Amino acid sequence: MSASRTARERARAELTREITDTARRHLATAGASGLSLRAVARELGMVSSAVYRYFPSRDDLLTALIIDGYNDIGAAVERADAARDRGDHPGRWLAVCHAVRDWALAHPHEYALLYGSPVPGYHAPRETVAAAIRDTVVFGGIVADAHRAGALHPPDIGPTPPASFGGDAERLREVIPEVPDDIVARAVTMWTGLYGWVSFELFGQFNNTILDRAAAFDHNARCLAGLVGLTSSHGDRD
Amino acid sequence: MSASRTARERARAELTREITDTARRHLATAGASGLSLRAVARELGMVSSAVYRYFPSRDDLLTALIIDGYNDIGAAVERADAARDRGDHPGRWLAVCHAVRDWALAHPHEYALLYGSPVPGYHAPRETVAAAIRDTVVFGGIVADAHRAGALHPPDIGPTPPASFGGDAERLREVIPEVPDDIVARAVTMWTGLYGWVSFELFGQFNNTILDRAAAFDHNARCLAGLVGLTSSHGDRD
DNA sequence: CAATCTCAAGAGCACTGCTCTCGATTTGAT
DNA sequence: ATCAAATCGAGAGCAGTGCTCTTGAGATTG
Repeated sequence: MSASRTARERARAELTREITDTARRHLATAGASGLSLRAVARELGMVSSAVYRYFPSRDDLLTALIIDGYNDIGAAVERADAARDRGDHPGRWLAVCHAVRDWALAHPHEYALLYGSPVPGYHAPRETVAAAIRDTVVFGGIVADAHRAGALHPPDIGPTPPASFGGDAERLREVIPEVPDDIVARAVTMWTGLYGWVSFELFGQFNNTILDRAAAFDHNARCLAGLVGLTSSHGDRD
Repeated sequence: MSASRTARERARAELTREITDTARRHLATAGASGLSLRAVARELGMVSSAVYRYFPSRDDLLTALIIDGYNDIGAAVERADAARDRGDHPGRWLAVCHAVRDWALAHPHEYALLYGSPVPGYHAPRETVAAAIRDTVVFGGIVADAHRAGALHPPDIGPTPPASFGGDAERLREVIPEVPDDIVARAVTMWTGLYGWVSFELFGQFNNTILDRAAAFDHNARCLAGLVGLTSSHGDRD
């Protein structure tokens, strides 16, 4: 696969990019269900059937946008994590939380496409999962690093994970290596808690309730971190 | 407003119910975006334009379904709470968590309609919020009851809520009366954590990751309860 | 040069939400 | 009991959708 074989192939690649670009713009304004293949074609000055040469169906176009979205938020999370000192585990967690929220606020419709209700009749193909776990890998790395450094002091909260969680924990250790079951379980709670907050904020559940959302979110992220005892000794901010 | 004034009004009420009923059935199979006003009319043996006599637009039909959904899950949560001894605060919290998850699993498309991505162009009217907070009121009542009974022993996890949270806390105390700011903040984390878990499970984020979901969810609910120290002394199950 | 492959265009199908008009029926006041 | 007013179902129609198929022009390759 050389950089550009024939003129035709180059034109094809370019047009494919143009289609996904305008589709992403339409998605940003009209949402996933308002994404019209015909409207995209119209804006590009071509007829609707021509687009089908590039994407066999609307769902395939959606898949391309989903993969792009996962990679975009994944890269944002990786950048936020990399900008922190590797030993500052609480700071890394907070930075990553804010990266997720900031990205979601900047791309609400794309976030809804990734983490909201699945579009009916659409089944995510295999290619999406590789991109989907980029942020999860970052989360797991932070918790695993903190555990390895002996920086985790989970409070005695009571419950221990059920025995049946062992298999799931083993699978999750691919992302949070060398971490015992109970901490893996609490990491999942942190994980779902983070996205639960962002989803509630974006999907309107906080309307007329929580107004200073940035501050409340930051506190929420710190509370979640406390579940595994990932607390900074001197409480620094971003 | 007597039970049934004229024959016409009775027929109208009955047909309205029939429309929402079949619409809910269609919603359950095809999802919100697959809900077709024409298909509903077809199944009822009438022409599409006739339905517009009862619901001026598809969005109004959606609103009716949303209100019904909030009331349905709200009633389920209230029932689960009422079935428990009022003094068993951890048991009430767990029962309520499982009620939410069970309802969501039984009505996935309705759950997506209520807590998933908002349908583009649709703006929830005022009537929905009254029904939307029924479950929230139950949650708040449990935490408030436990606090009043002195049964809350929140672990020292570190962060204190920012000063700007005071206003939000004051507003939230309408639902969690007499509870101090820091516990209100953690209650919000419990709240978002609960729905975050259910949404992740329903929207496919746990695929190929967490398999024994009922057990993991139960543990997740107990961990969240631990955030405010709402732990049962003798760890009873449902 | 010629055969092949690629692609844009257009027509068409079945579907959607929604509007408007047109008669038929029911209602409520006279 | 009568009659105007309100209500309602049916139908046609508009603009839009995803998607399929055919057609003909152009680029690519032997």
